[in-house]
Amino acid sequence: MAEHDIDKAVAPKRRRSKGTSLTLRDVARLANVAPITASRALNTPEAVSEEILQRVRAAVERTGYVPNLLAGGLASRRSRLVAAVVPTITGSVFLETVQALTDTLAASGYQMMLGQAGYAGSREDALLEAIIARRPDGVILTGIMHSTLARRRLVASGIPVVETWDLTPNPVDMLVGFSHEQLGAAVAHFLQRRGRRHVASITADDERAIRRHAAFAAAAESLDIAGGAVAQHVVPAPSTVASGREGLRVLLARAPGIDAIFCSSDMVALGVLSEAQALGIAVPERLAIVGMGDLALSRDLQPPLTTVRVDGTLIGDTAARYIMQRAEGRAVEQPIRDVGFTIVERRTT
Amino acid sequence: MAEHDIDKAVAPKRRRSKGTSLTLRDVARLANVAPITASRALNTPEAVSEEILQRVRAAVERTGYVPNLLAGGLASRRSRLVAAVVPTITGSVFLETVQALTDTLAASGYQMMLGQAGYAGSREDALLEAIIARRPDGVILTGIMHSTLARRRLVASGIPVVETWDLTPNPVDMLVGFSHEQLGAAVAHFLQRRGRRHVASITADDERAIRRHAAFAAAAESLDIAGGAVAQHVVPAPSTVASGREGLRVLLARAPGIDAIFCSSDMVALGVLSEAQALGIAVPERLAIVGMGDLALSRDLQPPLTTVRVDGTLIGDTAARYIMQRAEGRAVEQPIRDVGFTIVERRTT
DNA sequence: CTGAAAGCGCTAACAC
DNA sequence: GTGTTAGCGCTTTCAG
Repeated sequence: MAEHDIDKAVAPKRRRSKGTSLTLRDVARLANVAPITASRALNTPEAVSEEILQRVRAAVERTGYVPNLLAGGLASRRSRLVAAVVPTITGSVFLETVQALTDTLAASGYQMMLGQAGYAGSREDALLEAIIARRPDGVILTGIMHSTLARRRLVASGIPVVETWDLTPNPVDMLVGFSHEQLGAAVAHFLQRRGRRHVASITADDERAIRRHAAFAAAAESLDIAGGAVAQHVVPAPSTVASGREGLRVLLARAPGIDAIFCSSDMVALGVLSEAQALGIAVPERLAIVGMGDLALSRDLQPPLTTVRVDGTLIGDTAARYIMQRAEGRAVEQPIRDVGFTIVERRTT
Repeated sequence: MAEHDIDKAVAPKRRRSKGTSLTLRDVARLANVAPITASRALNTPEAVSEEILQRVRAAVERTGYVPNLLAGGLASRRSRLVAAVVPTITGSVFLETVQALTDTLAASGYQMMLGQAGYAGSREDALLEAIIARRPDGVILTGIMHSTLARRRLVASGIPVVETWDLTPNPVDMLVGFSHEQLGAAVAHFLQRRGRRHVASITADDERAIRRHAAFAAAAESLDIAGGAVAQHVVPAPSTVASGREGLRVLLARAPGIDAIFCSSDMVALGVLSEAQALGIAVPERLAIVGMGDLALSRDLQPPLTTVRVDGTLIGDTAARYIMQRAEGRAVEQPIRDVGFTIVERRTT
């Protein structure tokens, strides 16, 4: 070792070609301090004398220095990066959550990476590998991560994880969500109280929606408001207005007597509503409609839609906070949290 | 130097505390090759013998090794990270673009960071600093980046930039968009051809929307289909169905004779449509409505909405490709690209 | 409160 | 083809 280094002292040093970027060293030199002191001035200003703080800040100002967080992350083992996984971006009910996530994280100096897993779950493994490769300080999953390999890897990586929009008996790590089963049952009871006696459902082909509808159907049947068995129609995810329209027609053909439909999303519900109007079916007199998600426009269209509201902002906010607490070594008080849901009654019931 | 190193050879070596993560070295050791060879096997498999490739892959398999891209990015000066900036996520017309971006990038091993600049532009500077700190291989801007400081920094950073959804005479770097002026004028001509003689507009308070409407108004006035000056109503961004409803009432009060309204988004147009139906105004007979954005539901509601479609997927796709080409040192053939727009005529005109 | 040294985990550059 | 060496730009550790 020593020999080699003597060698080095003699041979001319090689430099990496591109090396012209502005670094902490340049700033430190300008401020007449050691690099580490400049680093402290930027990261823990309270640990540095007022005078040095001024000098470093001036140097940063003068040079337009922007720290390299790749390097910082590598050295500190904290990337200040958080990955969020959604099934798909467009038409997603998770948008509000993603927005809250981004905002809350940004406010504390974290950045969000967004990945799409796809509804089929085909890209989950590859996506997760790409995520882990960045060494994020946390991963937030909206919806289910099906792949067991992916789940195992996540656990093995030791990265804090928050699963959201669901409650499962065995979460990977932390959890902020609500019970889709309770939700489905609550809608059945709600419709029963409103005097409906022949309920049906239209559901997107996605795991959580299906669980909501199973619970809805079970409750409806035990309340005897299903006319025997609940008529159910499955449409492909992601759900659209068009599938709602189609769904109403299918359901009506199969069970003309239905007087209420629970839809797995507001989009579907809007389709049902629109088709009902086109067909001259009075809403809510002859047919009640309940959506899910409480989109902004659901309140503003005619008639305003009764729907189930989930506080996506609260979920995102909480998830972000959980991750940051973990990243900063603090304990998370209530790592499994049920945020519940609300049935927002408007004029379609 | 040599002295110091002799010193070091005597003193016991300090190790960083946490150091238990699985690294390329471990994989290399297992495969009985040098770290750089393992690196090559993973990154440029064609540069390595078949036998070594097998051994390295086996070692990766056995250990579950996931490369650390923070380290890789730092060493290679290529982060394989691309930042996308949107004004806001929820209710954004850019979602389709973001989706395409994510997909196209992921397919080539890039990841997307998403940032929200806010419509007010208040967070732009901070956001941009956070972005540059990650040393992304590219930045994609949807909508305008107002802050000149931010723009200057972006240029200074040397990071490839694609601005989208607009055409400006002096882009920061690359550009994929369309002319809002042409669009506004095209809608005026379209309405004129459809026999409208007294057009008005409702526009969100956002820079591009305002430019569309200015062009619309100018064209309408010169075509003499404005009843003098175009009645115009401004609503706050982001636009909602509620502002559309309100807009129609305001406009009707101010100019009862109007027979067509150009809205700055489909959401607003939907609100106008809904309010018109509530008011008993026949659409399109007495009032024509044109939206902008072609949301999925615009086609499926009753009556289907006439709107202006922009291919957000094409924009996202193209932008992603441009960035990757630059990152890989290839030239971009047509770095300023107009993707145009289409007026989709449906039943509200 | 400030600094010197030693890496974080990887790859570019240069040998052989 | 494969290996050696020297960093990438930062922060941790240890020492004053």
